[in-house]
Amino acid sequence: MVDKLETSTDRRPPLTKERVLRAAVDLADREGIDSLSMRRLGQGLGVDAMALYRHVRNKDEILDGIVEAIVGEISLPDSNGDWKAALRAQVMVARQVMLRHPWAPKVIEERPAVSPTMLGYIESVLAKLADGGFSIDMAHHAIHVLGSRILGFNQDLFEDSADPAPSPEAAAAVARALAAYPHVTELAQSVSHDGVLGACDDDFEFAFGLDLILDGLERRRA
Amino acid sequence: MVDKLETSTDRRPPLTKERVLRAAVDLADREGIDSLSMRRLGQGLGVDAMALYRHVRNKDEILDGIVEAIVGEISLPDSNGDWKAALRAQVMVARQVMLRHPWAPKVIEERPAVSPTMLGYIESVLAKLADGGFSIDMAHHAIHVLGSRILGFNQDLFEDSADPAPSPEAAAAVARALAAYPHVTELAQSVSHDGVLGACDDDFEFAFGLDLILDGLERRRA
DNA sequence: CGTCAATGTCTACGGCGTAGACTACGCTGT
DNA sequence: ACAGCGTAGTCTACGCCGTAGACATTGACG
Repeated sequence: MVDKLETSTDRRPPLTKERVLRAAVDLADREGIDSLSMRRLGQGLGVDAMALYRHVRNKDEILDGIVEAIVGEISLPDSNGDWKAALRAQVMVARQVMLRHPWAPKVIEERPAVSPTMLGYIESVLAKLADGGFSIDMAHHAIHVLGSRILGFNQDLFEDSADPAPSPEAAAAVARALAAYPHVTELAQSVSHDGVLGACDDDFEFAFGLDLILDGLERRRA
Repeated sequence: MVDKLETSTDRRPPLTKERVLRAAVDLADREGIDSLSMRRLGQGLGVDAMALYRHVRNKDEILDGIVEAIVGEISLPDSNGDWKAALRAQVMVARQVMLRHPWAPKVIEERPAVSPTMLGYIESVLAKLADGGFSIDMAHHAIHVLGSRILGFNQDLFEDSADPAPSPEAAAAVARALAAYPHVTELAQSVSHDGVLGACDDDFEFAFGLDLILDGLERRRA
């Protein structure tokens, strides 16, 4: 019977908050944030859903925890002299992390908890701005202007959607609807011309926007 | 018995998609978007939850519908000559609408449906950019850079939270935690000095960011 | 060996979106 | 006038969700 107990219980390590959070991040990465329920998460750990509550106060603590975890993934390279290049590089590092965890923006937005790790990240950004000679007030404004871009994502108004195969009739309907909006039509055509149909280069757009903002900040630094 | 029927049934108009959507907007305005459930909504209309499904395919259609409704609230003033002033004014009009419906950003972000009304709004923005001499490509970039700011909201990384009365111990804990982050500390102190403690002037920050971006776009127009 | 704290299980509650059957009503064609 | 039908609303039920609370198991320590 000892054997039986070992196979059924001792086989898995005894479940920590860390293990729970790691499993939560994995689950969200693999199946999307909406699949992250207490029951599914427990199941993935070979455990009853309620067992999780021994290690975590409630689901919100899990959400805060996984945000904390991935913000912690952002490495903080020590900056060279150029504040703008340093800040740009920092944001790009963050962006790589966020691209690995597509659910992060949504969770971060709806759970604006300031964790130590997040404070550390903000600190590194503010340090770079201070390095560049920005006053506190200007740095404050910079944080606002950059918004969530500081963490490597901008909330585009339209997702790239990636409709795999829009039916001909749907396309026709869209075309008919677009007739009333000449500029929108022109833009849509222009976008579909270069690159894959309907998709725009997110990396380019992100960098474009980031540089525009950084330039604007530099100009207002005075 | 005819009287009885009248009082129980005929007293309320017969429920339209429009009435449903109007009630949904009201409910979300009054009690928050999380309170907008089919049961609560039906209740507010004096009707069973399932009755709503006669007028609406599913809840997503309600969400799309209320977004459509409030985007429709944004008036499109005809622009004078100055593209920048016109675009700025347009965005500010949108902002007023969004401030009336604080739930809108969240819903818009998670349901990126392009409704006719939304197309109309984008069209008006693109028209102003075209007026200003922007090429299609630059206008495209502009849409991306502005992101949701085009509709009058920027997603700030930290909500103003408005903790009504932070306990002394909590404040002390925060202060202790902040010790490791000098720049963050300095910024926090600077912010709490002017204006109410911990709150920053959202209107100012929004305008600051918008103008910065518009200036940057103008400079890159060439 | 007995006790205790820790860890996981089980059951249950109220809420959610919604499928599907049923009811009550007014309109229409004969 | 009356049968038939479409339309609007109700009712019940299903499978999810987060989580409260009682219970079972276990390993450590006196």
